[in-house]
Amino acid sequence: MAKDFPTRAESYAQWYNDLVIKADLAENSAVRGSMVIKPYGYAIWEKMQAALDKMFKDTGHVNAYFPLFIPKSFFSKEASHVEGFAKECAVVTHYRLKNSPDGKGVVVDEDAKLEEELIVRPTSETIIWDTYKRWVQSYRDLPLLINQWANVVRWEMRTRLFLRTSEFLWQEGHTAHATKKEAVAETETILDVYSDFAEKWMALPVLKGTKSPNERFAGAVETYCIEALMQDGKALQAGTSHFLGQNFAKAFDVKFLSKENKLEYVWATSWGVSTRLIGALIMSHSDDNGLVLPPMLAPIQVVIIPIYRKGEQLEEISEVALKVKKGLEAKGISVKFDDRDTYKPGWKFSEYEFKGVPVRLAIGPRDLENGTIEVARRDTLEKEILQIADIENKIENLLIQIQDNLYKKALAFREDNTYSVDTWDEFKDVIENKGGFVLAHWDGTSETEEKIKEETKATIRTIPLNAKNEDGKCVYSGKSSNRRVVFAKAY
RNA sequence: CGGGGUGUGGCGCAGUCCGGUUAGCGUGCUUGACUGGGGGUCAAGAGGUCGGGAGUUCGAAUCUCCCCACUCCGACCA
Repeated sequence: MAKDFPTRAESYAQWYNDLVIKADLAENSAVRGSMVIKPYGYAIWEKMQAALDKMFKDTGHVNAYFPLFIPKSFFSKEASHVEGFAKECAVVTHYRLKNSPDGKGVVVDEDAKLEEELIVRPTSETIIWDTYKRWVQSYRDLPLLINQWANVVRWEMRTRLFLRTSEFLWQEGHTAHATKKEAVAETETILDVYSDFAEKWMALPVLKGTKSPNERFAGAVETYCIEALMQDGKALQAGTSHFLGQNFAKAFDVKFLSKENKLEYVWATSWGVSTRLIGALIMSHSDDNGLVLPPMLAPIQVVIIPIYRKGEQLEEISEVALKVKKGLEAKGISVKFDDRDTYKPGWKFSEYEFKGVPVRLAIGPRDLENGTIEVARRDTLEKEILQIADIENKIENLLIQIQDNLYKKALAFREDNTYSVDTWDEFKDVIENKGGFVLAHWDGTSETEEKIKEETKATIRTIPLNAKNEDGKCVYSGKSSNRRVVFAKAY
């Protein structure tokens, strides 16, 4: 058990925060709401990036980079878009500092005021569509399937490490198509990429669906999302894919001549996932002993710790350890042999356990005598002594088992915490006392959704794509409904 | 923006109400010895503009006034 570390039951919020800091993933910076992502946390992000980037490229996308700054006037071109983001924009008004007249530090040079203010991008639709206008004239120029890896800034009132920071890292895809059908198909393709990534790599089961109009992205015609359930019973939006219709094409005047020689507006999509995924990863698998990482995203998959008393012992152990390391690396497994003499074995055990390394191997004098190795898995905390022969294959299989086990555990948790309710009393009871996903009928109106939010803080997380048609009555208004939607309190 | 709270060695805190020797404690750090199969023990050390400014006083971390920063709860959000 880790020292000075709260359990999830004591305080989930504090558990999360302490975990991020003590596992050395990130810390708050000098700027309110902005975090420093530390090497270990960034290594997780790099693994996510690599996997996603390959998936995007395999589905025909290419990367590009657009500017950080966006002229203020661009924002007002799409009415609902500006409304959605105006309240959280960082604005650049000047381009120069000068020495303070009182000799203390520097001040903004009022003579260096910009003609037009620049917005630090909260998302890049506007600057990208302003660019696409020049790139698209003919149906032959379409589709444009472009992604960018970037940072964005949203001046949030309340921030939490990884889950909501003023600046965050993400990828944003922006595509342009000749037909509505093709754009909708693109939106759905990406939704599948996101859910595959969440389930296969993050071991995180997600619901796929659409958002209600209230929760829709500012400027979108339809927002698709993947929605996950965290261990405290709250929902987390893990990724979104938007069908933008012709809204941005019209706002930025992006037209093309079709095969039929007709001038038409382009159809658009945009989609993104962010460093918030790291928050989702932490909250779905970790326990009261610290971080638990799925092997496929763990920067270190296997750590080897030598146990020894004297220098010569370490040499003998190292010989065996390095052989195991090499064998594992030949299978593409990332291994760290921690032979630092400056820390004790017990200290190292705790350290790697807290940092969520999936498998720990220990080799000591006893093992040398017996031809064994101690294998400990992080997900179940089980330890066993195995013969060292063929250890590489055993570990390879173990990593697959751990990945699988984490997914199954998370899925079982979600199933145990998904409730189907038919009355308002039941609804309130579950939301307030149990948490989790609540499947309930809804009359389809924004008014009802808002009333429910006011009274319970629960919102519609998604209208699942696979929902069965089922006649029923809205849990709040009693009006008729033909399928259930997913309610929950959300991050 | 509304309402609380906190600023004291790297980190976490006590001391402040009721002013008074050399500002403590835990942890971390350095050195050494013993240790080593789950965060070891002992010893010796280093490390402080008590958030900033002004005032009251023989004397201020402590009292008064002003300022600053951070943080928590609410509205907003990937």
